[in-house]
Amino acid sequence: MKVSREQAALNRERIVEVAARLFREKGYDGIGVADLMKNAGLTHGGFYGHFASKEDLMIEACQHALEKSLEGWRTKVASDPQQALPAIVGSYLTTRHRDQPGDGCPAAAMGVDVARMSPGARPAFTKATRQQFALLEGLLPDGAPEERRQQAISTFAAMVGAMVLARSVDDEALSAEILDAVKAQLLQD
Amino acid sequence: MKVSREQAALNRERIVEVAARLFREKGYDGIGVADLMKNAGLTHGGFYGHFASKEDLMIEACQHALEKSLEGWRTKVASDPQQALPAIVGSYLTTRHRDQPGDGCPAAAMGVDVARMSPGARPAFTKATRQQFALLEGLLPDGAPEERRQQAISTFAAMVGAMVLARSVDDEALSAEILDAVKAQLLQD
DNA sequence: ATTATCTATAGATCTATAGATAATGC
DNA sequence: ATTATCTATAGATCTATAGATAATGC
Repeated sequence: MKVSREQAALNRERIVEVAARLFREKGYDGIGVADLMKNAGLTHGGFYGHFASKEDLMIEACQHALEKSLEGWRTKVASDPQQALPAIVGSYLTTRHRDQPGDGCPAAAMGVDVARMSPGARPAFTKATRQQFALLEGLLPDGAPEERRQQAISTFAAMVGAMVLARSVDDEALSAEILDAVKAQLLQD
Repeated sequence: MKVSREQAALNRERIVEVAARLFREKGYDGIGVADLMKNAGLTHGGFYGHFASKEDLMIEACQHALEKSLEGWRTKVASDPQQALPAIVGSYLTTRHRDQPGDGCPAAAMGVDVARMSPGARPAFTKATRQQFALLEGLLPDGAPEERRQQAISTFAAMVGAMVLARSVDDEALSAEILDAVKAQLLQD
């Protein structure tokens, strides 16, 4: 039954990855430890050898999801700084992103859960949010620093809000209109 | 033990009001039927005389919260149409609203829950979202109808996203900065 | 010998139901 | 007599733990 130390480390990583996906899809209270472990190909009793509690896993899952998300943005900046802003906004405000919350923006998928539950995961969100604002600020057209900071914050807020709204309505046309309208507004200049 | 028909109707209303508040505060999975009933001053066995299921209550609680929210906006429009937009945006993007999700915007507090769970509550969200867009559209300065529609959608999206982000970070200064930055951007013209 | 994982289960909590109770409303 | 509410509980599920198992790593 025992596996190598190396394999155990891989198992731990897999649990975090599975949790990062399923917490975004179903919410913190929407998926249990047993189901998470089953999705990672393990039994639920083994969970507590890797994590002290479900909430501990939530913290690691948030960190993992936030890092992956920022990594995606940084890849776009590195690939083509001039087109990074439309690339980030354009790929964010898609029906594909809307329909795959498990692989999408942590703020839109888990922000409300993090705000509600114990404070453990909030420092990671705080740090990542700061980094996202700073990254967007660097991509905005020249202007007064204060104005660019405001624009960066407003841009990300509009993206997150658009995704939350697009996911909460059950009319496909309205949902797509929300994504398209915010995309058009953010990329107009 | 029995109460009058009239009192029973009041009890039902109270359950919906309590649910509308606690679902926004704790999420659909964050509060149980027994606790909801205790908060309404009743025992949990009596719940199923009023509602077929917990999910049924969620639907009514959403409708109630959405109607109250729209009512607040309409009151501002009726009181002073010229200043309604800054009044709505200004009172939305406050630390007071951020710290009282139970009495605040249903989209920011429950939108993610509604998107995740069964489809019962989504029609109410769809209808209310349409009405909110239409109301905001009427308050925007003149311009091409398409442009005003886009602006109305973007305005609400930025409000909702700002609230989700402001609630998810645990740095008071950053949280307030998010609210203030989006407020300044939305009310600049 | 150590330890990663598994089986089994304790104890708590959740939704929903059954039957008793007692006040209303015919 | 009807019915709104209460008490009690069934059955499922959830987090967490205890002890067994068996492969790794000294």
